[in-house]
Amino acid sequence: MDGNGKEHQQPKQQQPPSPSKPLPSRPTTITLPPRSFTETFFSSGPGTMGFSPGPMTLLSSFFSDSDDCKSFSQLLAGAISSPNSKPPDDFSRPSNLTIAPPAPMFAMPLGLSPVSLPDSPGFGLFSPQGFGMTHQQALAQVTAQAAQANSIMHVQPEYSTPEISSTFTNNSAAHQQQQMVRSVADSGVKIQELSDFSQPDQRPESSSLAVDKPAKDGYNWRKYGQKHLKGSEFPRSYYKCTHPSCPVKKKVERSLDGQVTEIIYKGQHNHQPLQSNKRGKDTGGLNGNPNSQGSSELASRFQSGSGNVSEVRERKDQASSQATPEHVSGMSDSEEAGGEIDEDEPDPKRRTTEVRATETASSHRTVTEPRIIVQTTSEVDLLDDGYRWRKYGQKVVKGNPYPRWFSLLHRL
DNA sequence: AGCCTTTGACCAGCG
DNA sequence: TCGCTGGTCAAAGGC
Repeated sequence: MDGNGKEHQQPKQQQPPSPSKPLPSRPTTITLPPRSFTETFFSSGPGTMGFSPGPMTLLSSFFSDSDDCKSFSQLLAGAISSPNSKPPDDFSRPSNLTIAPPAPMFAMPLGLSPVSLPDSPGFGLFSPQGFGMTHQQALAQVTAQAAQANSIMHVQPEYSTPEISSTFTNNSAAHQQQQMVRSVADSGVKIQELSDFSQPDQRPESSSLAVDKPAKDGYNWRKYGQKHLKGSEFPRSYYKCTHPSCPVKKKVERSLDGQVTEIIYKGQHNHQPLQSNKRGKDTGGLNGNPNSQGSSELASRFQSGSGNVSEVRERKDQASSQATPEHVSGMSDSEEAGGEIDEDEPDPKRRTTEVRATETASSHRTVTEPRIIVQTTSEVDLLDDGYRWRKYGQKVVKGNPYPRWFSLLHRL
């Protein structure tokens, strides 16, 4: 069939990292917990970012079937805008917080918003110029957002159940969030988002709309396989970009009710995204979306190569109740992220971008502590992020050779 | 007619 | 070496 020849060129590319390999530089991972969406956060921003669904919007596949459904961006929005950030509860938190030295991984307080950031060069993350930023710059911006959130929302030491605003479906906000994620991703920061929605009424209505279709991210995808992975209650579908010679693939996991639980993008598009008027059936999710144009932009970014995006993962995890730090990372940090780096990048120092959105697939889950985790490839990454962090916990994550530090951005 | 999905089989990596 | 597992192939059928 199509791409068969290419297919044979791909296998090696996707091989996981060899365990025998020396530990690659640690990828930066940001885990964004699902948080309540603060409307004001996004309504106050420029809102002209042109956010759009794209390769990074795994959400799109998850929610694209219905505009009413939350997108990854939206999840992210909720994740980063909530003042209810809560640190993992499975480790002790020092009563008197101290500024922690850079750590391979840290948790960020929620409440950051791209649109709430000052329109300064430093926040180029959300501007076109931001695409060229370095990983550290991106990281700094992410953290800056957290800081901003803190300054605005006064991060609360005590965490309460997040509330999802009805405006959570605000496209602009969602896109902004998405852009943030994308930008961060492009900069090489590995981002993970964990979204745990506990409110039954906030469940995406995609259940009934669930269609086994790839995300409307500006590209056409063709499903070439499906498999039920061991240990996973949901089947995983494999998609390829239909564009000739385009090596991009993505894996999509959907729950039984059709909700996307995880999307993993691999590779970079070597072509321009489809034009809105040329998109096929898959464009449905973008229809009527004023920001849909952004998908092309995002897609372009995705395929530009500058983003070093070898894998973007968005996940909606039904196991919200298990969203402990260990679960946040899900896999071994060094193992999974490092592998991606190796496979797509000759330079081991090149960071892999991974975006992972996790959300409980059940609408009856109880709230779990959402969090943002930034896993850096090196301590320097955090040292240079330009912000001060207060460590409130540390934990050795199974499978991860590096201790995970949990820090809160020092209030500005 | 062309493209897509489905699905069982096959392949390769890993323990 | 062998079994397990994830990923891919490719024929068949559908839209």
